[in-house]
Amino acid sequence: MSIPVTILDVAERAGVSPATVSHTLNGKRPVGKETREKVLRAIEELGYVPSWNASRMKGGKSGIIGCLAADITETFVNQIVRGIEHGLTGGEFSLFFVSGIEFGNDLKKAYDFLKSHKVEGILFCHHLPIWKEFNLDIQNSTIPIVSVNMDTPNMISVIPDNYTGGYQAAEHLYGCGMRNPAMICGPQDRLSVQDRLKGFSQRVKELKLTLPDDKYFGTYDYNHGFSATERLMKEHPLTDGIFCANDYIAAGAIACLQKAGYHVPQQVRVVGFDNRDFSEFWNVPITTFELPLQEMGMLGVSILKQIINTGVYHTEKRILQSRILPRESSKG
Amino acid sequence: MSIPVTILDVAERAGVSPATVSHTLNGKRPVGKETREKVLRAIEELGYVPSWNASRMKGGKSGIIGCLAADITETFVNQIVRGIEHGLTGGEFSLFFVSGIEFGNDLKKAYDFLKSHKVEGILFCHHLPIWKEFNLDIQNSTIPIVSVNMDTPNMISVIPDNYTGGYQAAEHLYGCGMRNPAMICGPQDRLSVQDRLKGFSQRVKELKLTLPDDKYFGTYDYNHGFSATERLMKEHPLTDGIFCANDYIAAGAIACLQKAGYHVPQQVRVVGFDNRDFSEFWNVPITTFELPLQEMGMLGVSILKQIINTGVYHTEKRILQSRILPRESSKG
DNA sequence: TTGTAGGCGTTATCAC
DNA sequence: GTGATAACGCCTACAA
Repeated sequence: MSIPVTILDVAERAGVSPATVSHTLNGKRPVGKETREKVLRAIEELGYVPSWNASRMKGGKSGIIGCLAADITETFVNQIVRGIEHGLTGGEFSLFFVSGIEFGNDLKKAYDFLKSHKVEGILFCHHLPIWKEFNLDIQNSTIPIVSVNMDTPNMISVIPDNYTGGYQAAEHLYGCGMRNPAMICGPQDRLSVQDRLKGFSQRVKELKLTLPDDKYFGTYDYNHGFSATERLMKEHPLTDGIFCANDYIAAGAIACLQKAGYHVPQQVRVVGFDNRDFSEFWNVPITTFELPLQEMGMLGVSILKQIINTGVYHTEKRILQSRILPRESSKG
Repeated sequence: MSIPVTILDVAERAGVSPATVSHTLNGKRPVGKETREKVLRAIEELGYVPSWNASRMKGGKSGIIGCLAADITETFVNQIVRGIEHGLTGGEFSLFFVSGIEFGNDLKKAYDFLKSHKVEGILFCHHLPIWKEFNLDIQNSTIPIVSVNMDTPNMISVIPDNYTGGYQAAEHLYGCGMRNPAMICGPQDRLSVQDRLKGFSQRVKELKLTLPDDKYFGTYDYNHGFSATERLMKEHPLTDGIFCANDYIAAGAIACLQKAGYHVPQQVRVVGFDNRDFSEFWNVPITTFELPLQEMGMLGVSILKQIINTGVYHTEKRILQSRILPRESSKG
């Protein structure tokens, strides 16, 4: 498509040495005013841009942070990525984003790919424990890794407090008058679901209330919310407060309850999770929890930067609180 | 953090020459079985991964495609990006994803960044004509660029057919009994909005119906839909069919109409656009149009690949049809 | 089947 | 203030 312009071309055109061109660009030593102008003009005219590869051949630093993420169309992923991008502004590092999809979810391959690009750190952004498959590599990885969203053993993790979210949901629903609680969960293999359930159960127990044995596990969507609620209200007709593992489920639950003639929130209170874009405007606005996703991304970057710059690695968990957004679906 | 392992280290450990290591890895010449095993073992033990930078120093090919995108939390962006990722599977190319945010939306800077990484092609994924600022650079860019989603002059563009979407919306609403149409638009500066409006207006005109002069421009959200509808029904009480520029607006419109005592769709029909995740489950399921976002991403990649591999560049527009999803909000 | 040597574009070191 | 030169890690002729 075109012959790449090198520093030699610029040097020749400006009538100077390549070294001078280099120093004009990254100012590591003084350059005469007139020379500098000649060089800059030549660069402009030739459309020269230094080759990143060649630059990185010398020194170690690549100035790149890699991000290995699940499906980018998932809200939790793209929110975190956005936070990462924000954390990156300043130009010290740039982001090499890699989705599992590109590698057929072969994590090892994706990891090696990032390594081959000499990334100085990796942000791991997933919702499933797929790291297990290549656990060994991670443990003695020569590249610092921060796991955002998943609590990953032996790895620095930035995670949302799903447990406390569940706990607060119970507390809130109790305050709104709930005495016969129930929970409709999402996929059983998700840590987020398990933690929300644990927190909810704990507070329910403390309040001397009881929960149905069935936790109504299922997919994270509207249809599951609807059908699970149908079953729940048949099996436990006295239920007057439902904690749903996310807002899609909550939306389905509310629709089902209304169809069955229950008043929400007067007869049955509903709380969701994740604060989806529709939750605020649902026909009964949904009480929910907002996860600090962007903050998590930013924190992940800042931890990684610190490790890279200091060389000090210290396995730790950083837990960020979720925030309850009380709305009509649970009002006393 | 660690001394990088080079091909020399592997060669030494395996007791062979660096060339043999190289050829073991990319199989461009036969390697003895025993030698191969020694080499592979050494690689394994040392955790060696070839340096991408060094590999790409020789030949021109970097094997990287760059993607310059707007805010990744926007559905249209992340759907397209996902399509791109799918189009990339096969391993011929990998994706360097760069968000405008990282560069403070300085497109020129982002472009140079990609260029410095020797990307072989760029996918441009935006919704605003910000390319104008650096139009010149793009026109004689040495790197092939494909614009996905935006119809960009003098550039290969893969775009959704918003015009026909609007046209079909009018057709559909007419078939459902609409005789007094109206449209509630989104942001006036968006091409998508303008095209949807043009298509809708055209069909309305052909049907010998009339549209209010006011097109109710505003933000792409629920609140705008609600308040615009309030105003619309006051100014044009006979309105019996509303085409909303997207589903958020449609949701607000439906809520407003219901609150004001109108029956949807019996008295007023509503059609949205974009098929958001809630549209199917809204209390009146929303008739909408599904954009072929992932397909657009895949097509963008495939065009770019072709250009890169053949060297033949031919400015063209590829227009992909949107698909109507008839639901209750517009039923006759 | 394997080894040796030169070159890719840049920057750091040394000399002027 | 500026120029020559070696070195980075890999690939690929060419030689053996």
